[in-house]
Amino acid sequence: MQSNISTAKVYQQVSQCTLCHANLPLEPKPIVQLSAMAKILIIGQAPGLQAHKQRKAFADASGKRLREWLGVTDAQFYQAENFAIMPMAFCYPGKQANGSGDKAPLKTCTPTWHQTIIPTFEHLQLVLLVGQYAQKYYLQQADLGVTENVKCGMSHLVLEEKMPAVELFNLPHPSPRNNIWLHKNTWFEHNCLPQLRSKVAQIIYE
DNA sequence: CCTAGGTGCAGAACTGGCTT
DNA sequence: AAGCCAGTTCTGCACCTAGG
Repeated sequence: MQSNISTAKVYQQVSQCTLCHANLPLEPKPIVQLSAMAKILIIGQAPGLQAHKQRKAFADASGKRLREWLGVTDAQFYQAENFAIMPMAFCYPGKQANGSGDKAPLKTCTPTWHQTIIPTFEHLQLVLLVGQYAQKYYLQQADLGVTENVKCGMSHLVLEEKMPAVELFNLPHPSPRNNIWLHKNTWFEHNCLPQLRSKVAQIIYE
């Protein structure tokens, strides 16, 4: 797959992005993990406060659980040749006014950057849509809500017109806040995670 | 041991634009 | 003005971990 712009160049541009400055509670600090060699793309939500502070995607309890779900170590997870991490919003959005969780991801990053970044991946095999915002955006009319999306198991997704379809896995967000959902939907851990782990292992050890 | 901090989902309520 | 629809915002819900 060829593109007009290299992943490294896009990464440099994204790192310097300040488009949402006025709408952010803290300074803009875009957090992504990109490599043209990436085999698995994680489209998450937005960095939490911990990720912002450490300038590292999923550097929090959510990340810990996500790595368990995937069956990978920290080292494997943070190797950009394995996993690209491109959330719906690249900067920490701040807390909701009522304090019950973080604000929804700002809607600037996705239209601004995603379609530039995606064609730079040359070896993409699997995409993980983590959480409702990524699923709403990428599944559009096929979006049935997180629970139903996740139940559908592995399917295929065309991320960009010129690219072949890649395998797709929908996941709920791994945040501890979501324990409510995980307790209600134990089939996810029993039925979906083994499939996911096996697929991930097949890709990163091949 | 106790407390504070961190964290998303689903569904309801609200808002704004469009049609009749 | 009323009704409809789509999109956005608000609210109620549990648990884990780190630090004091």
